[in-house]
Amino acid sequence: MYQDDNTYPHMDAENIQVTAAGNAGSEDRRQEIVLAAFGLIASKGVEGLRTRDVAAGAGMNIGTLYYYFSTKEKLIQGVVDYIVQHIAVVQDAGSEAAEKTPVEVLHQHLAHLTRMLIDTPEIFRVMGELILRSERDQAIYQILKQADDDWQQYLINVLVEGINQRLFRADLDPALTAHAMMSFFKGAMLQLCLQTEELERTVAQFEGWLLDRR
Amino acid sequence: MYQDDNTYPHMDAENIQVTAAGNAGSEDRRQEIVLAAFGLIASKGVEGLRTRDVAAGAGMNIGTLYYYFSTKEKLIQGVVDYIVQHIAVVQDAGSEAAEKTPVEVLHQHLAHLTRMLIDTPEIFRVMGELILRSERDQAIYQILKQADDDWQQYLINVLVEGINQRLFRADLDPALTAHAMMSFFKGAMLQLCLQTEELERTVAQFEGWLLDRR
Amino acid sequence: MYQDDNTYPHMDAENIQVTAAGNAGSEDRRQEIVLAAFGLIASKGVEGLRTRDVAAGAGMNIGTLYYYFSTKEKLIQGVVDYIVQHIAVVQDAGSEAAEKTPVEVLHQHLAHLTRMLIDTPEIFRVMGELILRSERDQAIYQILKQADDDWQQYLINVLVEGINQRLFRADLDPALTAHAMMSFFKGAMLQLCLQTEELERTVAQFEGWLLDRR
Amino acid sequence: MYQDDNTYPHMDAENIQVTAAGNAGSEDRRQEIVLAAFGLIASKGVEGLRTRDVAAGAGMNIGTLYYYFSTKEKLIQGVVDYIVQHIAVVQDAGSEAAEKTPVEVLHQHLAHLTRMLIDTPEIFRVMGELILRSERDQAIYQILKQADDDWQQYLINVLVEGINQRLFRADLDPALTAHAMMSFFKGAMLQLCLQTEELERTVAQFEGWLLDRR
DNA sequence: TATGAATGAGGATTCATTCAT
DNA sequence: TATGAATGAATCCTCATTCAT
Repeated sequence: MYQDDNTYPHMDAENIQVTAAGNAGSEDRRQEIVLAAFGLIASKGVEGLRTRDVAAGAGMNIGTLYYYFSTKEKLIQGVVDYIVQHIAVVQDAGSEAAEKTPVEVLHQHLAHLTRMLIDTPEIFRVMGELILRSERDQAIYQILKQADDDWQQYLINVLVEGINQRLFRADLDPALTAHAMMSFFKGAMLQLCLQTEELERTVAQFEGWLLDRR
Repeated sequence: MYQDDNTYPHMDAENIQVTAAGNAGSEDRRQEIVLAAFGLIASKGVEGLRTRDVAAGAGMNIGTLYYYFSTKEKLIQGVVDYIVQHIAVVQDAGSEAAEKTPVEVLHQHLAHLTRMLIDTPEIFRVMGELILRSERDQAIYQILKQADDDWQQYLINVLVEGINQRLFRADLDPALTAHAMMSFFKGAMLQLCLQTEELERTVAQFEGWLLDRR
Repeated sequence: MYQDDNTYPHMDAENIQVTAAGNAGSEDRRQEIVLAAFGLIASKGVEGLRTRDVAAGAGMNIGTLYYYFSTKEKLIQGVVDYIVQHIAVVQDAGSEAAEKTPVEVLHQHLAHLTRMLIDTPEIFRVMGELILRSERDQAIYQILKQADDDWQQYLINVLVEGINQRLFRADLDPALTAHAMMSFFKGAMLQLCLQTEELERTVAQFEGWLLDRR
Repeated sequence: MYQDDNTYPHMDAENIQVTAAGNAGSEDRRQEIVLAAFGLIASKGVEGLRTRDVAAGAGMNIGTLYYYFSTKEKLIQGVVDYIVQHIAVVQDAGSEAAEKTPVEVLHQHLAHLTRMLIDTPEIFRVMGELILRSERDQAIYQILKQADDDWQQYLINVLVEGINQRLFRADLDPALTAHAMMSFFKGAMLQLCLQTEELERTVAQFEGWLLDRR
């Protein structure tokens, strides 16, 4: 019996124990494979991804890999899932501290993204590869679209809250601003040579524009 | 004998007209090939690019294609060249009208890019593919980096001029702002679903932030 | 994973029997391929060797061939190995009978070579192809040089022994004589039309020159 | 009108002028091509011979090459012709000095070959390539066979003369000895590492065996 | 004679995927 | 679950040769 087809979707924290009993090892194995695939995409692009290399990277036989992912396509989707969840962590982290002002929340969010962009650019590079690929792969598109919508909604919420609290400019269009920020970050990963300081200051200037200055 | 290297030694500046007659066909042929390749990359990605398809698309034999581009790599570089020149036209066009104010020049530039993004998104999609690829291909990187530097310089010049004329805010950092705009546009092409109006309004809001409002 | 390199790490001296069971088939498969390649070289030359034909000759898929020999080059080296070992058998056979006189040993050796030259000229023809190729292929050169050195040493040993026993002429230079014999046999395979009797008598006359006649 | 098909065979000294008027340049052109081809075979083998490279080496267009040699095959035959004539010079040179003893004539002949083997091993290497190829190419076989027969006859004549003059051993079989010498030299070119001195001394020892020592 | 563009069959190699064990 | 041998379609590229000019 094969194991892909996304039959192991996002396990909620509550029922991990239940399934863990029978499939913890199995799920680990999948993780190893996905991680190996991720690393290869980061260094060689989706174009240079070879199932054999993935298997080797995960320390297993090619046949075994196909036991876990019946198709290369499915494997790539696995990577997409992995990345989406990895970046989605942001929002969760932000929601913990509810007592912060929207300005602080947004700043922290942008700072976090900036840090990732600098510290682990692979994630964004792989993300870029996958976004491009999503144009020709419905399954990937679905996942990314959902993540994108979630992100946008998160930004809009913060912005609206900030505007209501008169912290952000009153004439700010939340949707468009969210849109601008998302584009900016997606574009930042396509920047040919990314310099830490430049990026941070650009973001800072950007944040400045948003503030209500009267 | 072969025709890659992107160099046409026979064409000295002085006798372009003379030899152009003889090489015009040759150059046309290369163009046809590049266009066919461009179209295929747009629809299937660099990953899905097949030399045979390119040859077929250009209505020629596979051997003939290799007569013009000795390598798939070289062909892709040809596409990069094509795109870069295609987008670079913008600056030239802008420089014609010297009597416009920097605000108008910038607006026109951004409007032009916006239009392209909406009308011919393929160009940007292919651009995205190639930027990603440039990470692993020095030759492509060189070309794109040059184009990028040129673009940035152009933006900085316009911004500095505008600041000096007190049209843009005095606290604007030209380099960072140029950087922000470039990232924004690169990111816009990675936007999963791009809506015309949304894009235009986002750009407009962006332009608004730059103005000196006293 | 792949099987070239001519190394079989799993086969330690101690557990050859054990693993041999598992790898015997694998080794057989390689043999089949090498034999098919040998046959093709014999009839069409290295120049006319096509991996597809080899695969077909070995009754397997082209992909399978590449599973065993990751490169045409490696395959050719496999053929070199095969031939070298095949001819090297001579010396071993000779060492069995220690009670023979050097004259007899040498005679038997030369007779053996003569027989092979007549009965299985393909081996020598292929050998010739490979020697010529060794000029441009280090890997092949290494193998052939080793075999050549071994052969020369063997001849020298026999000659020295024979001289000491006063069976061969005292003024014989062992190294040069070995050299002469080796060149003669290599040249014999390049002879345009080789006649059995002529060859045998030439060898006989040659042997006569070596004897101590007082 | 094409020019191959061996329609320009060995022009005798006498009628060179006649044909030279109309075709000297043409013949030169063919020579250049053949020389270029020879050089390429020497360095890359017949296997590595590419008509394009030959044309480039001869400083001409590929189309032009095909004007002179309508086929790669024909071109190779041209090289065979060239080599055969080049080595055949030996005999002519020997026939000039008729007053020498057969021993001296043979010595000179062998010395000449030895020198060539050392000074211009390419010639022999190419010869080897071509001999091997002759197995599968009737046209080449014909040419080489003729040259070989001529060479053998020359050697036999010298040997017979020497035996009659009691300079060579009476029990020498001229045909077999000629055979031995020819094989030796052909084999010498297949020697993996040829050392000048070793070769000369081997030949000297060989010559010694032939002498009548009473 | 000379040029160089065009042809297309063919060749080495790759790689996702399957299957028997 | 795990292994590794097997498959074969697909891919990039080569090269002898032709042909219009």
